[in-house]
Amino acid sequence: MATGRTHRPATRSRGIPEATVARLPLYLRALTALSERSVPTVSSEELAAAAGVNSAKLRKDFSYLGSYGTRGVGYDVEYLVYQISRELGLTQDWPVVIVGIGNLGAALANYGGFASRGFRVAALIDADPAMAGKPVAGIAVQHTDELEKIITDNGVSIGVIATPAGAAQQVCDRLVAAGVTSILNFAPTVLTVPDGVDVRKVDLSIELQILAFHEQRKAGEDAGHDDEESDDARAVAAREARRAVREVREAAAKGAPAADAPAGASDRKGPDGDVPAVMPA
Amino acid sequence: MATGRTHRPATRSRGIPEATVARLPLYLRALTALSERSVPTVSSEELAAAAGVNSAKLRKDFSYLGSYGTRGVGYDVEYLVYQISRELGLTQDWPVVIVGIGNLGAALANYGGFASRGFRVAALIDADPAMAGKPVAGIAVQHTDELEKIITDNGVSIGVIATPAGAAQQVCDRLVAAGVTSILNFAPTVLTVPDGVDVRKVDLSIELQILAFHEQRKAGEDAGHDDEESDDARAVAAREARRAVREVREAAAKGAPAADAPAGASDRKGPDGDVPAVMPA
DNA sequence: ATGTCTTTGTGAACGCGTGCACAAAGATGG
DNA sequence: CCATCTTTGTGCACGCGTTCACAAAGACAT
Ligand SMILES: NC(=O)c1ccc[n+]([C@@H]2O[C@H](COP(=O)([O-])OP(=O)(O)OC[C@H]3O[C@@H](n4cnc5c(N)ncnc54)[C@H](O)[C@@H]3O)[C@@H](O)[C@H]2O)c1
Ligand SMILES: NC(=O)c1ccc[n+]([C@@H]2O[C@H](COP(=O)([O-])OP(=O)(O)OC[C@H]3O[C@@H](n4cnc5c(N)ncnc54)[C@H](O)[C@@H]3O)[C@@H](O)[C@H]2O)c1
Repeated sequence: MATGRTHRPATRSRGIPEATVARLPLYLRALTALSERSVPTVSSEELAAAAGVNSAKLRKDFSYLGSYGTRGVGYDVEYLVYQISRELGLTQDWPVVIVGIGNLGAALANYGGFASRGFRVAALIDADPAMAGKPVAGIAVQHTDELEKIITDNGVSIGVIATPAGAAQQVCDRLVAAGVTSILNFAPTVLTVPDGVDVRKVDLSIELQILAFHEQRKAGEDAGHDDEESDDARAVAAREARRAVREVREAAAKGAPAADAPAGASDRKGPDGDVPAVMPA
Repeated sequence: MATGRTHRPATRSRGIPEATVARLPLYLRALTALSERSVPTVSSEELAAAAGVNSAKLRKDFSYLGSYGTRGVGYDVEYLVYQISRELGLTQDWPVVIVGIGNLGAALANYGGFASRGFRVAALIDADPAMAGKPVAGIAVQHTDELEKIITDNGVSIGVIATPAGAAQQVCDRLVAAGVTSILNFAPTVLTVPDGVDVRKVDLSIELQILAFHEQRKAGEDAGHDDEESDDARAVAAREARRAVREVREAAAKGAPAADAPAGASDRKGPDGDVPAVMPA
């Protein structure tokens, strides 16, 4: 290269921040819903509300796409759906294999949302000989012996691991050796993979533990240990949260069986992005 | 309040960064494994390797806990297990309800890792009258009508939503109104909750789409559109990734059925937390 | 055409998270 | 008791992500 200089504003270089990529599916979902209701255009404010994010963030995200809105009007829904789909690589078909067809693997296989976005379950693989041939979600389960052949024949590049933790690394190694370069791991293990292979993990246990941490803070500090009550931002925030929680609890106790929920406007607590689920962040 | 000023350095207030909290379960898992092998102490370097994180990061994380290691030796495994468990609130029992006992809900109910860490499935709830009374994972499914009573009677503060997307917000509202203040949502919807309620989401579809994005970049840019090939950091990183992927693919093609994986030392690609894999520097 | 009004696109500031690098702490051996 | 060696705890710098705030762009009315 070398030609490049900093004075190139890089108006449209192909550099999309990871945080933005993680939000694109969220926008896409909201846009798809609008599209189904035949809404022609949407403002950043509206769409941001639907996706549960800040509108400035959304606009900046779209600016990375080079996506063009129309000032004074908003974004064209159909156009955005297409742009985001293309950017995410959803205009092509992605064959996926699921390895480990137990409770979870079977549920995943049955999951409809799979096919809805260009992902196709190419094969279900399990090590249990008794499973071989048995149909799950309309697909016959194949034995692990066939793994390499399946990957190669179908050009599979995305694999889902739903085996017990003990088998995960071994399965991962075989998948990678066979040509898989993206793995979604449901087993509670840290997978080691070579460079160039992406791993994302979904760990129910971790999610619950994170919730428990916050739960403990909300409930615990309320009455618990009274020593060391320094005043710092965090403590203040915690106190505020406690108050909010107490309000919720009181409202709950008061009756109001279903929803008198102030779902309307005011306070939306961001189920948003940060530290999403999987990651961590 | 009010007394607080900015000039308070807040040396050791109870302020644990969210990113750290998200990693604690990871450390805990690695430590538990060590504990089962009766390993007495572990260095930050070893533990970091086991958890798939940077050792400096790990040490800093532990420093927030006020956790004390011993210089020249490392950390006491048992002590750390206890400290982290306590910090995460795992020393107490957390009753959890699962709402929506379909494919996924049933799999979650059957999941053993649930109980292993202080989480107890207090009830399974479904709106389908046909499900009522049917045992799943040894627990009789209860009808949604009982939701409020179940929450109240069992003091449930954590709820798992595994219903179809359309019902999620409504179920969420009822859970919150009944007193639940932490929700783990598997339905592909943005939930709106009042302040003080935590929501975490697990969305398979989003994970796959993120993988597809990187997959497209790896495979696509290789041959695809040749116009506009500017030189910027991102492009360089992508190119590097492509090379790595090609190597993997070639190795795969060459045979090597299982693992000749260089799992050894060198390149562990962070399955870690944030933005796991590609992470273009 | 011109003015007004809405909404985008982004410059800039800020805060958080990460990782380097090193001084201090303590164990261990002589 | 001192020297050496290991490993922690953290100060610091850097980069990413978020958010504010506003100028510019364009629609729309007059
Ligand atoms: N069930 C859940 O809700 C849930 C939630 C979170 C995480 N997980 C994790 O997901 C994984 C699967 O959970 P599950 O409840 O479905 O377990 P399961 O025991 O029901 O299913 C595991 C399946 O993997 C198969 N298997 C074992 N070794 C294999 C191998 N080497 N190659 C291919 N297949 C192999 C088994 O034959 C079995 O069918 C576990 O690691 C679990 O910790 C499950
Ligand atoms: N199955 C998966 O692997 C998977 C993966 C990712 C996300 N999801 C999501 O998880 C959710 C459940 O998926 P599934 O495959 O188990 O669907 P499912 O249709 O098999 O199960 C849904 C269950 O929820 C019950 N239900 C419906 N409305 C209810 C209400 N108002 N209150 C209580 N229960 C109610 C239904 O009776 C049914 O038993 C869906 O939103 C799906 O998009 C599933």
